[in-house]
Amino acid sequence: MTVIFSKKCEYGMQAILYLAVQGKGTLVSSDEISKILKIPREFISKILQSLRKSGLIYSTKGKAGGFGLAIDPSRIKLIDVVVAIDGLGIFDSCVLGFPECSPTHPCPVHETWGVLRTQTYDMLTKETIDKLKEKTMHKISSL
Amino acid sequence: MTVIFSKKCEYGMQAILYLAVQGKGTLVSSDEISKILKIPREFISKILQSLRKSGLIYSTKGKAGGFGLAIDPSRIKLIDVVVAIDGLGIFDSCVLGFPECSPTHPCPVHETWGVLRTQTYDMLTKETIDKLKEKTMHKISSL
DNA sequence: GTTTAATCAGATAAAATAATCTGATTATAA
DNA sequence: TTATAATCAGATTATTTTATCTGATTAAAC
Repeated sequence: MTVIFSKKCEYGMQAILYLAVQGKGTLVSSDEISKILKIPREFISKILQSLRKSGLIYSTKGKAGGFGLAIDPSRIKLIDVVVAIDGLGIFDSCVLGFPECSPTHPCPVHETWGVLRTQTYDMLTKETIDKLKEKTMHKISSL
Repeated sequence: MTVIFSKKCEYGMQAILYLAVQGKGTLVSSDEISKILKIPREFISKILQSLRKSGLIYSTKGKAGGFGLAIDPSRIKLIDVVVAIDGLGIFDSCVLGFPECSPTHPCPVHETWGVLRTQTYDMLTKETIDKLKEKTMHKISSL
Protein backbone atom coordinates (compact mmCIF):
# COMPACT_ATOMS: atom_id res chain seq x y z
CA MET A 1 0.00 0.00 0.00
CA THR A 2 1.66 3.17 -1.14
CA VAL A 3 0.21 6.62 -0.58
CA ILE A 4 1.54 8.66 -3.46
CA PHE A 5 4.95 7.40 -4.43
CA SER A 6 6.08 4.07 -5.82
CA LYS A 7 7.79 1.59 -3.50
CA LYS A 8 11.04 2.36 -5.31
CA CYS A 9 10.63 6.02 -4.50
CA GLU A 10 9.65 5.41 -0.87
CA TYR A 11 12.67 3.17 -0.36
CA GLY A 12 14.89 5.66 -2.15
CA MET A 13 13.81 8.46 0.19
CA GLN A 14 14.33 6.27 3.24
CA ALA A 15 17.78 5.28 2.05
CA ILE A 16 18.91 8.81 1.32
CA LEU A 17 17.67 9.94 4.72
CA TYR A 18 19.65 7.09 6.26
CA LEU A 19 22.78 8.12 4.41
CA ALA A 20 22.27 11.67 5.59
CA VAL A 21 22.40 10.70 9.24
CA GLN A 22 25.72 8.91 8.72
CA GLY A 23 28.81 11.04 9.07
CA LYS A 24 30.08 12.66 5.92
CA GLY A 25 32.30 10.33 3.92
CA THR A 26 31.01 7.24 5.71
CA LEU A 27 30.38 4.36 3.36
CA VAL A 28 27.34 2.22 3.98
CA SER A 29 26.76 -1.13 2.30
CA SER A 30 23.48 -2.00 0.63
CA ASP A 31 23.35 -4.95 3.00
CA GLU A 32 23.33 -2.63 6.02
CA ILE A 33 20.68 -0.40 4.51
CA SER A 34 18.63 -3.45 3.68
CA LYS A 35 18.82 -4.76 7.23
CA ILE A 36 18.21 -1.49 9.03
CA LEU A 37 15.37 -0.31 6.80
CA LYS A 38 13.99 -3.80 6.21
CA ILE A 39 14.06 -3.48 2.45
CA PRO A 40 14.88 -6.48 0.21
CA ARG A 41 18.61 -6.42 -0.37
CA GLU A 42 18.64 -6.78 -4.15
CA PHE A 43 15.85 -4.27 -4.53
CA ILE A 44 17.42 -1.44 -2.54
CA SER A 45 20.64 -2.27 -4.33
CA LYS A 46 19.02 -1.47 -7.68
CA ILE A 47 17.51 1.72 -6.31
CA LEU A 48 20.87 2.87 -4.94
CA GLN A 49 22.41 2.25 -8.35
CA SER A 50 19.85 4.48 -10.01
CA LEU A 51 20.33 7.19 -7.40
CA ARG A 52 24.03 7.02 -8.12
CA LYS A 53 23.41 7.47 -11.82
CA SER A 54 21.34 10.53 -11.10
CA GLY A 55 24.22 11.94 -9.07
CA LEU A 56 22.70 12.13 -5.60
CA ILE A 57 24.92 9.44 -4.10
CA TYR A 58 28.25 7.89 -4.98
CA SER A 59 29.66 4.45 -4.44
CA THR A 60 32.92 2.56 -4.28
CA LYS A 61 33.30 -1.07 -5.21
CA GLY A 62 35.33 -3.77 -3.60
CA LYS A 63 35.54 -4.97 -0.03
CA ALA A 64 34.65 -2.18 2.41
CA GLY A 65 32.87 -0.47 -0.44
CA GLY A 66 29.42 1.06 -0.17
CA PHE A 67 27.33 4.14 -0.69
CA GLY A 68 27.44 7.71 0.53
CA LEU A 69 25.92 11.07 -0.36
CA ALA A 70 27.58 12.62 -3.38
CA ILE A 71 26.81 16.14 -2.24
CA ASP A 72 26.24 17.85 1.09
CA PRO A 73 22.92 16.95 2.81
CA SER A 74 22.21 20.64 3.08
CA ARG A 75 21.85 20.63 -0.69
CA ILE A 76 19.59 17.59 -1.05
CA LYS A 77 15.82 17.67 -0.79
CA LEU A 78 13.29 14.84 -0.82
CA ILE A 79 11.92 16.18 -4.10
CA ASP A 80 15.27 15.38 -5.68
CA VAL A 81 14.71 11.69 -4.98
CA VAL A 82 11.14 11.90 -6.25
CA VAL A 83 12.29 13.54 -9.47
CA ALA A 84 15.05 10.95 -9.90
CA ILE A 85 12.76 7.96 -9.43
CA ASP A 86 9.07 8.75 -10.00
CA GLY A 87 9.42 12.01 -11.88
CA LEU A 88 7.04 14.94 -11.54
CA GLY A 89 4.05 13.25 -13.15
CA ILE A 90 1.89 13.26 -10.05
CA PHE A 91 2.19 17.02 -9.88
CA ASP A 92 0.50 17.57 -13.19
CA SER A 93 -1.92 14.67 -13.28
CA CYS A 94 -5.59 14.90 -12.37
CA VAL A 95 -6.43 13.35 -9.02
CA LEU A 96 -9.67 11.98 -10.51
CA GLY A 97 -7.86 10.67 -13.56
CA PHE A 98 -9.46 13.02 -16.08
CA PRO A 99 -7.34 13.83 -19.11
CA GLU A 100 -6.03 17.32 -19.64
CA CYS A 101 -7.16 18.67 -16.32
CA SER A 102 -6.28 22.36 -16.40
CA PRO A 103 -7.60 25.77 -15.37
CA THR A 104 -9.52 25.97 -18.66
CA HIS A 105 -10.89 22.43 -18.36
CA PRO A 106 -10.85 21.78 -14.62
CA CYS A 107 -12.16 18.63 -13.00
CA PRO A 108 -14.71 19.02 -10.20
CA VAL A 109 -11.99 19.17 -7.52
CA HIS A 110 -9.32 20.91 -9.55
CA GLU A 111 -8.88 23.97 -7.37
CA THR A 112 -9.05 22.15 -4.06
CA TRP A 113 -6.54 19.56 -5.15
CA GLY A 114 -4.35 22.25 -6.67
CA VAL A 115 -3.81 23.74 -3.23
CA LEU A 116 -2.98 20.36 -1.70
CA ARG A 117 -0.69 19.45 -4.56
CA THR A 118 1.27 22.66 -4.07
CA GLN A 119 1.54 22.04 -0.35
CA THR A 120 2.73 18.50 -0.99
CA TYR A 121 5.34 19.80 -3.38
CA ASP A 122 6.40 22.36 -0.78
CA MET A 123 6.74 19.66 1.85
CA LEU A 124 9.24 17.86 -0.34
CA THR A 125 11.02 21.01 -1.40
CA LYS A 126 11.20 23.20 1.68
CA GLU A 127 13.53 21.33 3.93
CA THR A 128 16.86 19.80 3.02
CA ILE A 129 17.58 16.35 4.38
CA ASP A 130 20.11 17.59 6.91
CA LYS A 131 17.24 19.41 8.62
CA LEU A 132 15.40 16.10 8.88
CA LYS A 133 18.40 14.38 10.46
CA GLU A 134 17.19 14.23 14.04
CA LYS A 135 13.68 13.10 13.17
CA THR A 136 15.15 10.48 10.88
CA MET A 137 17.37 9.14 13.66
CA HIS A 138 14.43 8.83 15.98
CA LYS A 139 12.39 6.99 13.41
CA ILE A 140 15.19 4.64 12.41
CA SER A 141 16.00 3.73 16.00
CA SER A 142 12.42 2.52 16.36
CA LEU A 143 12.62 0.13 13.43
CA MET B 1 0.09 7.73 -14.17
CA THR B 2 -2.07 7.73 -11.08
CA VAL B 3 -1.84 10.42 -8.40
CA ILE B 4 -3.25 8.76 -5.31
CA PHE B 5 -6.00 6.39 -6.30
CA SER B 6 -5.99 3.27 -8.43
CA LYS B 7 -7.28 3.45 -11.99
CA LYS B 8 -10.31 1.49 -10.86
CA CYS B 9 -11.04 4.10 -8.25
CA GLU B 10 -10.46 7.04 -10.59
CA TYR B 11 -12.80 5.52 -13.16
CA GLY B 12 -15.33 4.73 -10.45
CA MET B 13 -15.41 8.34 -9.30
CA GLN B 14 -15.75 9.59 -12.85
CA ALA B 15 -18.59 7.19 -13.51
CA ILE B 16 -20.53 8.07 -10.39
CA LEU B 17 -20.13 11.76 -11.16
CA TYR B 18 -21.47 11.06 -14.63
CA LEU B 19 -24.47 9.22 -13.23
CA ALA B 20 -25.10 12.13 -10.89
CA VAL B 21 -25.51 14.59 -13.73
CA GLN B 22 -28.12 12.38 -15.38
CA GLY B 23 -31.67 12.92 -14.30
CA LYS B 24 -32.85 10.82 -11.40
CA GLY B 25 -34.04 7.41 -12.54
CA THR B 26 -32.24 7.67 -15.87
CA LEU B 27 -30.53 4.45 -16.86
CA VAL B 28 -27.15 4.67 -18.52
CA SER B 29 -25.47 1.76 -20.24
CA SER B 30 -21.86 0.82 -19.56
CA ASP B 31 -21.29 1.32 -23.27
CA GLU B 32 -22.34 4.97 -23.03
CA ILE B 33 -20.19 5.56 -19.96
CA SER B 34 -17.30 3.88 -21.71
CA LYS B 35 -17.63 6.09 -24.77
CA ILE B 36 -18.19 9.39 -22.99
CA LEU B 37 -15.49 8.92 -20.38
CA LYS B 38 -13.15 7.04 -22.72
CA ILE B 39 -12.76 4.10 -20.38
CA PRO B 40 -12.37 0.55 -21.72
CA ARG B 41 -15.87 -0.91 -21.90
CA GLU B 42 -15.27 -4.20 -20.12
CA PHE B 43 -13.21 -2.49 -17.45
CA ILE B 44 -15.76 0.13 -16.45
CA SER B 45 -18.34 -2.61 -16.62
CA LYS B 46 -16.55 -4.54 -13.89
CA ILE B 47 -16.16 -1.40 -11.80
CA LEU B 48 -19.84 -0.60 -12.10
CA GLN B 49 -20.66 -4.11 -10.97
CA SER B 50 -18.60 -3.68 -7.84
CA LEU B 51 -20.15 -0.30 -7.11
CA ARG B 52 -23.53 -1.96 -7.40
CA LYS B 53 -22.51 -4.61 -4.90
CA SER B 54 -21.47 -1.91 -2.48
CA GLY B 55 -24.88 -0.30 -2.86
CA LEU B 56 -23.99 3.04 -4.40
CA ILE B 57 -25.61 2.32 -7.74
CA TYR B 58 -28.22 -0.08 -9.05
CA SER B 59 -28.73 -1.75 -12.37
CA THR B 60 -31.34 -3.44 -14.50
CA LYS B 61 -30.59 -6.13 -17.02
CA GLY B 62 -32.05 -6.69 -20.45
CA LYS B 63 -32.42 -4.42 -23.42
CA ALA B 64 -32.74 -0.78 -22.35
CA GLY B 65 -31.10 -1.78 -19.09
CA GLY B 66 -28.26 0.11 -17.49
CA PHE B 67 -26.97 1.81 -14.35
CA GLY B 68 -28.21 4.59 -12.10
CA LEU B 69 -27.54 5.96 -8.63
CA ALA B 70 -29.08 3.81 -5.93
CA ILE B 71 -29.47 6.76 -3.57
CA ASP B 72 -29.89 10.49 -3.94
CA PRO B 73 -26.74 12.32 -5.12
CA SER B 74 -27.11 14.61 -2.12
CA ARG B 75 -26.18 11.60 -0.01
CA ILE B 76 -23.17 10.38 -1.97
CA LYS B 77 -19.64 11.66 -1.52
CA LEU B 78 -16.47 10.88 -3.45
CA ILE B 79 -15.05 9.24 -0.33
CA ASP B 80 -17.78 6.62 -0.61
CA VAL B 81 -16.36 5.48 -3.92
CA VAL B 82 -12.82 5.51 -2.53
CA VAL B 83 -13.89 3.39 0.42
CA ALA B 84 -15.76 0.99 -1.85
CA ILE B 85 -12.85 0.48 -4.24
CA ASP B 86 -9.46 1.40 -2.74
CA GLY B 87 -10.38 1.42 0.95
CA LEU B 88 -8.96 3.83 3.50
CA GLY B 89 -5.43 2.46 3.46
CA ILE B 90 -3.82 5.59 2.08
CA PHE B 91 -5.17 7.56 5.02
CA ASP B 92 -3.22 5.60 7.58
CA SER B 93 -0.12 4.72 5.60
CA CYS B 94 3.16 6.59 5.82
CA VAL B 95 3.90 8.79 2.84
CA LEU B 96 7.56 7.77 3.01
CA GLY B 97 6.66 4.11 3.35
CA PHE B 98 7.92 3.67 6.91
CA PRO B 99 6.13 1.00 8.92
CA GLU B 100 4.01 1.97 11.91
CA CYS B 101 4.23 5.69 11.33
CA SER B 102 2.42 7.24 14.28
CA PRO B 103 2.60 10.17 16.71
CA THR B 104 4.87 8.10 18.96
CA HIS B 105 7.07 6.93 16.08
CA PRO B 106 6.65 9.65 13.48
CA CYS B 107 8.51 9.73 10.20
CA PRO B 108 10.41 12.93 9.34
CA VAL B 109 7.41 14.46 7.59
CA HIS B 110 4.68 12.95 9.74
CA GLU B 111 3.11 16.18 10.99
CA THR B 112 3.28 18.00 7.69
CA TRP B 113 1.76 15.12 5.80
CA GLY B 114 -0.85 14.65 8.51
CA VAL B 115 -2.26 18.07 7.74
CA LEU B 116 -2.35 17.39 4.01
CA ARG B 117 -3.87 13.95 4.50
CA THR B 118 -6.68 15.43 6.56
CA GLN B 119 -7.30 18.09 3.96
CA THR B 120 -7.37 15.46 1.23
CA TYR B 121 -9.87 13.45 3.22
CA ASP B 122 -11.95 16.58 3.71
CA MET B 123 -11.93 17.27 -0.01
CA LEU B 124 -13.51 13.89 -0.63
CA THR B 125 -15.90 14.15 2.26
CA LYS B 126 -17.08 17.74 2.35
CA GLU B 127 -19.13 17.99 -0.78
CA THR B 128 -21.75 15.58 -2.02
CA ILE B 129 -21.70 14.74 -5.70
CA ASP B 130 -24.84 16.78 -6.45
CA LYS B 131 -22.85 19.86 -5.49
CA LEU B 132 -20.23 18.90 -8.06
CA LYS B 133 -22.84 18.52 -10.79
CA GLU B 134 -22.19 21.72 -12.71
CA LYS B 135 -18.43 21.37 -12.64
CA THR B 136 -18.78 17.78 -13.74
CA MET B 137 -20.94 18.78 -16.71
CA HIS B 138 -18.38 21.32 -17.81
CA LYS B 139 -15.57 18.82 -17.60
CA ILE B 140 -17.48 16.08 -19.38
CA SER B 141 -18.51 18.34 -22.22
CA SER B 142 -14.84 19.00 -22.88
CA LEU B 143 -13.95 15.35 -23.26
C1' DG C 1 48.40 -14.31 -4.87
C1' DT C 2 44.13 -15.90 -2.89
C1' DT C 3 40.13 -15.19 -0.36
C1' DT C 4 36.56 -12.30 0.81
C1' DA C 5 33.04 -8.86 0.50
C1' DA C 6 31.39 -5.33 -1.82
C1' DT C 7 29.17 -2.95 -6.29
C1' DC C 8 27.32 -3.61 -10.83
C1' DA C 9 24.72 -5.23 -15.08
C1' DG C 10 21.47 -7.86 -17.27
C1' DA C 11 18.14 -11.38 -17.12
C1' DT C 12 14.43 -13.49 -14.90
C1' DA C 13 10.53 -14.34 -11.75
C1' DA C 14 6.64 -13.10 -8.91
C1' DA C 15 2.90 -10.26 -7.66
C1' DA C 16 -0.31 -6.69 -8.35
C1' DT C 17 -2.94 -4.04 -11.36
C1' DA C 18 -5.32 -3.16 -15.62
C1' DA C 19 -7.79 -4.90 -19.41
C1' DT C 20 -10.14 -8.41 -22.24
C1' DC C 21 -12.63 -12.61 -23.48
C1' DT C 22 -16.39 -16.10 -23.33
C1' DG C 23 -20.62 -17.35 -22.57
C1' DA C 24 -24.83 -17.09 -19.67
C1' DT C 25 -28.87 -14.53 -18.27
C1' DT C 26 -32.40 -11.09 -18.73
C1' DA C 27 -35.78 -8.08 -20.71
C1' DT C 28 -37.37 -5.08 -24.47
C1' DA C 29 -38.97 -4.63 -29.17
C1' DA C 30 -40.08 -6.18 -33.70
C1' DT D 1 -41.34 -16.05 -30.66
C1' DT D 2 -37.33 -14.43 -32.32
C1' DA D 3 -33.77 -11.00 -32.63
C1' DT D 4 -31.45 -7.62 -30.14
C1' DA D 5 -29.09 -5.28 -26.54
C1' DA D 6 -28.16 -4.95 -22.09
C1' DT D 7 -26.03 -6.82 -17.34
C1' DC D 8 -23.44 -10.41 -15.12
C1' DA D 9 -19.94 -14.02 -13.67
C1' DG D 10 -15.83 -16.28 -14.17
C1' DA D 11 -11.67 -17.06 -16.64
C1' DT D 12 -7.95 -15.35 -19.08
C1' DT D 13 -4.49 -12.17 -20.84
C1' DA D 14 -1.49 -8.12 -20.77
C1' DT D 15 1.08 -4.72 -18.51
C1' DT D 16 3.37 -2.67 -14.79
C1' DT D 17 5.59 -2.90 -10.58
C1' DT D 18 8.17 -5.28 -7.26
C1' DA D 19 11.55 -8.55 -6.21
C1' DT D 20 15.18 -12.01 -7.12
C1' DC D 21 18.83 -14.50 -9.56
C1' DT D 22 23.35 -15.11 -11.93
C1' DG D 23 27.59 -13.96 -12.87
C1' DA D 24 31.13 -10.31 -13.64
C1' DT D 25 34.08 -6.77 -11.69
C1' DT D 26 36.56 -4.45 -8.10
C1' DA D 27 39.39 -3.64 -4.06
C1' DA D 28 40.67 -4.58 0.72
C1' DA D 29 42.56 -8.10 3.95
C1' DC D 30 45.03 -12.05 4.84
